[in-house]
Amino acid sequence: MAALSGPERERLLEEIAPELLAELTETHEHERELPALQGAEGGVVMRFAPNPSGPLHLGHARASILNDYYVRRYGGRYVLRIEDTDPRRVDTEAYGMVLDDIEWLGLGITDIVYQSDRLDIYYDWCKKLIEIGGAYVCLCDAERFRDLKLQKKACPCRDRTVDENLELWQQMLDGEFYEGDATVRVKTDLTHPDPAMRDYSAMRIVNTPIHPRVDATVFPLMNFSVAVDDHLLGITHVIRGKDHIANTGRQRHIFDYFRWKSPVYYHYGRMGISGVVLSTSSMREGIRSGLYTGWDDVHLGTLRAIARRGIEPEAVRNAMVDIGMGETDITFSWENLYARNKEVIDPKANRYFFVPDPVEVTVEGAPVHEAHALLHPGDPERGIRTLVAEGVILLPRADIAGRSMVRLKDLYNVRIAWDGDTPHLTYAGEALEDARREKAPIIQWLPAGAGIPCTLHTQDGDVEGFCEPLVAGEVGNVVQFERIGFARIDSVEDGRVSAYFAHR
RNA sequence: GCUGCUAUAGUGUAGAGGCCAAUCAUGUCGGCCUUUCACGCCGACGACUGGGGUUCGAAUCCCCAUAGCAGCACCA
Repeated sequence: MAALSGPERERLLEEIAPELLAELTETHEHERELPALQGAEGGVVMRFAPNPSGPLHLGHARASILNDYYVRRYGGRYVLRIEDTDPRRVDTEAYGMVLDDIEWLGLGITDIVYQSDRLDIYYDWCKKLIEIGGAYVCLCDAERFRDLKLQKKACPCRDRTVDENLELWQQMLDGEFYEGDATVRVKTDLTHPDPAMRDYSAMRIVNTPIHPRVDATVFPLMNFSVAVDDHLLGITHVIRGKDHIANTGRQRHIFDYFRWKSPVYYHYGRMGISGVVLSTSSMREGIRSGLYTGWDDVHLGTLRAIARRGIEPEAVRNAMVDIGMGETDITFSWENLYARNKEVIDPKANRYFFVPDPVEVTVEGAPVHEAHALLHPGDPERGIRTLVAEGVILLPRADIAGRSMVRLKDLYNVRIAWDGDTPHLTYAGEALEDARREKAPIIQWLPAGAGIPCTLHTQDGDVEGFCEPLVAGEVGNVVQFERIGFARIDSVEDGRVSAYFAHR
């Protein structure tokens, strides 16, 4: 079979199985089906709950896309809940960045809530929890409590009456305590084998810094606000990382105290991402020190950084759905993401020549020749680029090194004689067959003077060269630099193109 | 240390006792197509962590070991 040519194969296939031939011409969409969600048939309410401390990165993409996938599949609502209950971890500019990133990802968000708008709701439920004996105000310092907890011992505060607790709670709200002096704890099982589960905090005081959106000093901790919100917002299913397993256990206590029906939880495994910086604090520090150009620096794992590199949201989505929500720890594969991106980008990207590290040469005996190359080999209707070769051309240094003959794509063949490091080129005819016969590589080129300067930014550094003038009209698009790879044209300034390398 | 989760090819993934000498994708290699080392097509390579047990039969169930990960905050 492999010995047959393409047309021969098609003819053969038509004889034995015509229906397969039709199938062949369809593009293969590998839509992966994720496992069904328990009890989701009637629709779901799910949520994506980022902390506004910086822009979204690939880790957020997994959580948000998996949830989005199921909302699309079953129908329902998708709540964006901004979890800004820790003034220390709130960055004013991040509110906007998170929204931008979500839009870029194309999430089907139906509702947006800010937890900082809901403090009174948490206060209210906290009071109720105290009233039913499910929580108490603890005046111990954190370290003392920790020691007691590890010994499965109650702290003295645990025995206070409901009225005493209510009074102390009111004092917390009235600002009569300072940071660290008082906290509201949920009464759980002190003998629980997992120390993480014992009498955790629900409310605490933060005096500084002041919250950018709300004037308050008492804030809920996530296990309280998340439980209250998940119930109030009617969340049916929660998909999140395994780092939240213990939190799920803690949140169940709240659901049990109030006799609420808890959502169905799924916890996917840890996803290691190598090659980029992900930690918000080191990104911020790097930007401050000038190590990175900004939140979209190509060395970062933010969505805006990979977007700048020409990765499309659809590719990110497909890559994340491929990964799914398995509980196994995995290492994120850039290779697989690039493959997904290529599926999206290849049909769209126009082809152009980019000559990196150019060497200018004169081709002896060459006629003036106008080259016509397709903008896209798979879509001739898109048109052509025209390049006029008048004898002096630019060639990629690395591609002619050591060669005695090359073919300039869509132009003609040249022979190369080497005088030390200096190449002397002579015209060697137009016949493609000659180049084939001599196994001469077909390389990209540019007429000297016609190309425009271009910097190709890669994660390993910048590559200087020249590209076709038409590239200047592709700002914001991903193009393919033939034989080099895909790149997103970022900007054109003073006639100089700035492009970011995506992948081969 | 305590508590818990996980363990299929280089990477990701399917597989919920016989249909599995294990799926799909990606990758690598070879070939075809092609005036790109792109796309497309054909083919090859490549895995059930180890050991016990249950069973007529186990990648699938149980136990032990090993490894990885998570949590044990008045962060999310």
